[in-house]
Amino acid sequence: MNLQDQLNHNGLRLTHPRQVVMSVLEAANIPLSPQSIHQRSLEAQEEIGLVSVYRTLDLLTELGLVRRVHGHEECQGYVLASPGHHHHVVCRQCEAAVEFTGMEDVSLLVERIQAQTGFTIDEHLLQFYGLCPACQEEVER
Amino acid sequence: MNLQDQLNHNGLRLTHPRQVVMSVLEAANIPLSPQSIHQRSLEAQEEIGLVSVYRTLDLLTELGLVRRVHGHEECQGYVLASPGHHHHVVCRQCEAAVEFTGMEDVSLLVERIQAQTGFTIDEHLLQFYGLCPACQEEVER
DNA sequence: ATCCTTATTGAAAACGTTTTTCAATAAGGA
DNA sequence: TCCTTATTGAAAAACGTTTTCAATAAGGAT
Ligand SMILES: [Mn+2]
Ligand SMILES: [Mn+2]
Ligand SMILES: [Zn+2]
Ligand SMILES: [Zn+2]
Repeated sequence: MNLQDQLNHNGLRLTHPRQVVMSVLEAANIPLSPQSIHQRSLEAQEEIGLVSVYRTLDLLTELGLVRRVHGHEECQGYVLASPGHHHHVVCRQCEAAVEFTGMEDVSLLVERIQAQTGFTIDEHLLQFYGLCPACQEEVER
Repeated sequence: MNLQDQLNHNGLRLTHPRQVVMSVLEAANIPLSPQSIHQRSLEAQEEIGLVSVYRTLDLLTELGLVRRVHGHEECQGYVLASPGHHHHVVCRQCEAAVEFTGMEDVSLLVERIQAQTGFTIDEHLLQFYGLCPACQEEVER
């Protein structure tokens, strides 16, 4: 099921702004703010409104096609998300954001925290920061 | 070494706004935004400027006395932080934020992601969301 | 206790981001 | 091709944060 169908199925429409936002995110491999998505769309000669970027990001996030990435300061970075449970490693030099799969994940840690605190935990926020392979080489030189 | 000394030691001063922000954070057990810290200080008859709240939060964060908590929407929640490596479990009903210690933590996970992605990881963002013991009981009823 | 230096404050204005509003547009089913 | 209505985008409003700068007060020195 493609985006077209996924939208129409819910009474939604595949519009130009939505296509543009998707393609900007597909072209980038780093988290982009609403502003920079808008800027990149203009640079690509695709004139869409900033308001539509905001609305589209909300929608795509709702649909699980896009995920928000929290930087240290900036918390408005959006990246394309593959379906399923994922997290991101973000390069603190080039900002490259790479997904990694959950697997056994933090489940052991969750068990321990639940026992220690009495909380029931049903969700988590997990991100790693460091240097991507390319930026490591740069530093070595 | 108390706050007074810790500040003076760096040529900084223990001022009224700084004391108020600290005491508001000490009184609350939930993450507070700059705005709500300001509001609570006014309610406590302690008239300080909103600008000072912002500046004080930056300073206290710098000193490691305060930590930022990322909610799903709101990413400007500040809580008092004990020294050392900690994370938070946040109740999604009453917003209570409880610290837990790192311990072996996510080190195994980090190892795996480093191997998988080639990144070198030196930092992480980790938070859990769920229900605190008190709010669990409420739900049961 | 008083003085002096200067770190800090807070009101106001500037600023950047996000949301709301609403008439005009275009997506897509009929 | 037509019709309904989901969606757009310009403009304005709302919002949160930062900058500016003269007035203030913290705290070391005398
Ligand atoms: Mn996970
Ligand atoms: Mn940790
Ligand atoms: Zn990199
Ligand atoms: Zn609770």
